[in-house]
Amino acid sequence: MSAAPTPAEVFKALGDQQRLRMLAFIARNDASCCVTPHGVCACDLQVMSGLSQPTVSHHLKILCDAELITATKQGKWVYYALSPAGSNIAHTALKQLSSRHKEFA
Amino acid sequence: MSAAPTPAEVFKALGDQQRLRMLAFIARNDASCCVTPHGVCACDLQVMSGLSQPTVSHHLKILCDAELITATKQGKWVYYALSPAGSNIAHTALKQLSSRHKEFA
DNA sequence: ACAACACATTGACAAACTTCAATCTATTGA
DNA sequence: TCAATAGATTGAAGTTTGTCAATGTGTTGT
Repeated sequence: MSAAPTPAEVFKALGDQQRLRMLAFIARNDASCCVTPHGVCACDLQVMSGLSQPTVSHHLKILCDAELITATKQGKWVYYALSPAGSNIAHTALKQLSSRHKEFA
Repeated sequence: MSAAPTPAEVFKALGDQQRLRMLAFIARNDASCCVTPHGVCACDLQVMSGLSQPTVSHHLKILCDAELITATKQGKWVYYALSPAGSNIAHTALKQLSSRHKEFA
């Protein structure tokens, strides 16, 4: 579970409308209930998305596995924040593509 | 059908190992059978990927719909080449996410 | 006209994905 | 200790995706 994500895995994690909305929300960091300097809690994402709690948890796991976000548990809450790792992989893959060289995966 | 692709659609098109390999091959533009300055033909991608012809055609359609590649028909052949449009959408979406946080990227 | 070729489309099927209800785990507060 | 809360996990239903065999469409060469 802790293996580095492949470019395809990162892009697949980004290839869902709900997860893109969650990422944008986490990036904005303007939650209303549990926001801290450390990130946004899952309950805010549940309210924002209108999805059920298990579905939100599922999407957050996919984003975590793709290393697009990080999860930090503090007491009852888990705070999510953007992680540079995943999007760096995506950026690199796109750059290699447009530069017309290199192996892609 | 021919509407501009959404970021989620572009990322979804990028979220498959076979399609990433095809994109890399098209980007390298070093086909062996039908290569021209205009691009790479589908038969080269079929040999490279080891997939069936209908499957290759299916993946190429997805990449075209995402505007990641262009298709140019010349006689019997259809030449595929990289298109900047799709990857620009992906780049922009990633940049909008990362620009929210200084420590990001 | 006819056969061969390049590619697209259709139909079918298994695997993967999205989603929610029910349940489980861990933490907090009384 | 007990009840409430935040979140993860499991199980199941419905949808989407990846793949190939069969077939269709358009082009080239004989």
